[in-house]
Amino acid sequence: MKIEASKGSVKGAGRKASKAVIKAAAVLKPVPQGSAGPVQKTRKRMTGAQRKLQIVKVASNLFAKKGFRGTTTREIAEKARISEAVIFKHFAKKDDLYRAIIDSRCTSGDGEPRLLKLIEGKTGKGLFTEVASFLIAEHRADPSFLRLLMYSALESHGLSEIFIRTRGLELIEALATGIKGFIKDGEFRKADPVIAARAFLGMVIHYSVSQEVYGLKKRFKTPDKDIVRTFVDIFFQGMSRRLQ
Amino acid sequence: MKIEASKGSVKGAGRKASKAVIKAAAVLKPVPQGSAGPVQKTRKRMTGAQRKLQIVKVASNLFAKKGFRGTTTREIAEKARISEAVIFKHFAKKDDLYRAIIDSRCTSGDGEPRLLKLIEGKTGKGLFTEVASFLIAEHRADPSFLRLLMYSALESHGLSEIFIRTRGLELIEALATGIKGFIKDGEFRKADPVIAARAFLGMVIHYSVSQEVYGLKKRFKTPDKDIVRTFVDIFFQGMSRRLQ
DNA sequence: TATTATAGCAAGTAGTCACTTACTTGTGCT
DNA sequence: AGCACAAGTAAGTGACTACTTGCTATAATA
Repeated sequence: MKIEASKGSVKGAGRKASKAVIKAAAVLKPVPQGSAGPVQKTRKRMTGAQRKLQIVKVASNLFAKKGFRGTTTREIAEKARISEAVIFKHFAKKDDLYRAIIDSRCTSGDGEPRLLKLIEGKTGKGLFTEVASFLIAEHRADPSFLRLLMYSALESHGLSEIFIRTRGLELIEALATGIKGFIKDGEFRKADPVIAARAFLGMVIHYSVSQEVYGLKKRFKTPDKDIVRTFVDIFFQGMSRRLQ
Repeated sequence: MKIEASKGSVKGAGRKASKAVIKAAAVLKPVPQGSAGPVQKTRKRMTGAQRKLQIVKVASNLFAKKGFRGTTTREIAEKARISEAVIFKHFAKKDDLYRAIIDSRCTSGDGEPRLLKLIEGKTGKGLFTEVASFLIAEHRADPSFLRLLMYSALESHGLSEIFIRTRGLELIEALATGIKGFIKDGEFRKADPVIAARAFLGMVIHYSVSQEVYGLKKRFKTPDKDIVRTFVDIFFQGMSRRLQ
């Protein structure tokens, strides 16, 4: 509560007051912390690395919600409970912060890399079930990744390419390799494995996007399990060899 | 060419010059059009309705490219070769302009309404081929619709809901109705028609988004016809009844 | 305890944004 | 011609933005 109040006053006076008033205030209160009451006593000081990580995390959420252009450094600072200057101590430009976020999202252990390992040994329907379940569950648990990806593609800072390459193409290729194997084994009929992979991933990812970003989860509440089963059944039978 | 030059000078001097300079210039050239040479002679005056339409069109393209927040009224004015004030004569707020764009995109004859008529009489694979071809061709010819849709969902002005309802849900339902018929006829096996419809549309729409927005058209150049055939084959066989 | 490096902040700056005001210009009508 | 009104604009305005500057507070080390 007290923090809210202090934040409010800073917000209200700090940016709007005239120069004269500000100068006066600065002269009048050179020692504002030792006078009276337990006002903002518990200042938590972080190490540089900790703070940097926290800023990336906070900014990541905001960028996912409102996009790069829609998020202000002011807002990031407020959510992180620091001044804007601290942000610029760690990231010279707002753009650098964005770059750091994309990097961390692409290289972090959670996500497709983990998925790729998960599907390595799988065979038959299990492989596709695994992929679909994983993607849908992950996108549901944290839609911010999807949103960041979409924003970065639309706003085209050139960074979306990294995103696409590390999180999109690799997945397509991995799945295509799997499908190619199925075709060789005679389980699947002949077809372009990459197009087939894109078909399957399209079902799954567009479903996630529709649910989480376009807001269709308000209207459609079918359990994930049923969704996944239907998608996998369609794809698996659709690629099957056992008719013409 | 002459227009470019005049625009450049206006752009350069209008906003950056000091007050004194501007005042002086204004006093010095009260009659800038009748003196010498064919300089900016062809001022095209439009009627209110024409201008309004033009603004919507110009703004629509810009919003699609850079989003609502990423597009400035200044930019719109420049591309439309008018002053910003004219925009605000027609649309009290930037938001109203956005609303007008969404409205025009939702109610305009081109798009899903036309598609719904197109598929009305179709049967069998032809229906799905028609839907997929239409969507992919349209999104390729004008990706701005896709981008507007994505931006509006992400930026959440609340307007995306109209978009989704008129351009998304109607299509799902129409296709689901078709699928339900196929199931009744015994051509398709039993399955939730809405999930099946979403599976098929997911393949197609995610493909378009990947190609046009995520930039995959630089890497994958398979002809649309092959893509459509593969998608339709997978879906049609996948839903077929003729095995278990 | 004194030193020093670093975490942190208040206050500011130049530039940009959506939107306004007060004015000019062109055009159709009588 | 001359009136009246619509189309159009130059030049602002306050609010807000990314980014800076010059300073203070804190904590580990010596």
